[in-house]
Amino acid sequence: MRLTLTTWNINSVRLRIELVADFLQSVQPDVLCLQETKCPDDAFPLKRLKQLGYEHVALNGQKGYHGVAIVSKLPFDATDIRVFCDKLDSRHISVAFGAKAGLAAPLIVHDFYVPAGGDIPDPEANPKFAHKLSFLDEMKSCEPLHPRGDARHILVGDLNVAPHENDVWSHKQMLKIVSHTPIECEKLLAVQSEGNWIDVARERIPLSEKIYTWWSYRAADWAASNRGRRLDHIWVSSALKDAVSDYQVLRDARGWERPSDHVPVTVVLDV
DNA sequence: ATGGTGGCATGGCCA
Repeated sequence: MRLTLTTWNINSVRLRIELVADFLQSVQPDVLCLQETKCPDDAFPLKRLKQLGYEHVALNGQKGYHGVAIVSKLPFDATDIRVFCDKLDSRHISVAFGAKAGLAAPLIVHDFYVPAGGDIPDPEANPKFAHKLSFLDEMKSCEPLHPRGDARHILVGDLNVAPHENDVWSHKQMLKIVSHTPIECEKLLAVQSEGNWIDVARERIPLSEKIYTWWSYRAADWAASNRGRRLDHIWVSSALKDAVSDYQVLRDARGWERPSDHVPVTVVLDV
């Protein structure tokens, strides 16, 4: 079975529900993982998604900030929410696909919204940066994020770190900018290696090539200046390494009317 | 070096 999965930081799902609808109609992913929904669960635009054939939705939202959701054509066998750093922020949700989705073996999808970390890259001076670093440390020690053997797991989301030199427009100019400081890059890569995760983007596109998934709203002309960062990630467990058949960053979406500052990132797998 | 834009608890946060 061919499974198409997209991750997208939507920056308000209610404001951009028609962008989501257009995307779903054109790309038709089986599963869409959203971040920054900024929407309480009882206000989530379920009806519009059901009209489009996405009848299964797992929600972890809150008013105004953060919020993650998994929207799916396929039913879930189970859903779970984890709390990090003892904060009630809505930053994680996971679902398990299995028999109900017609799969012989389970497939777990984790959807994350890692804290952005504020502006000052010093955990002493900036509690938001301290929170980000602690969050990454907890992800590293989180047992459910350590798929072993033939376990089939996918971890996606806005991880708010661009870990490699060509994940940002200028490595040198970004070294003291939160999202590309050495400490957080090391911590994100430690999460990755602790769980034996495979970074799908860098499995397919060499480290020498630039990849971005986010462009600031503050640029006068985002496309001309092209000062992007790769903040949105798709990782798969080693059992799924050879299952990946495609990976796409939909850069065009940054140029849509009233866009999110992040674009959809899509993977296709044989499951 | 600074400030630039966008969203929502619409006014001060957060990104």
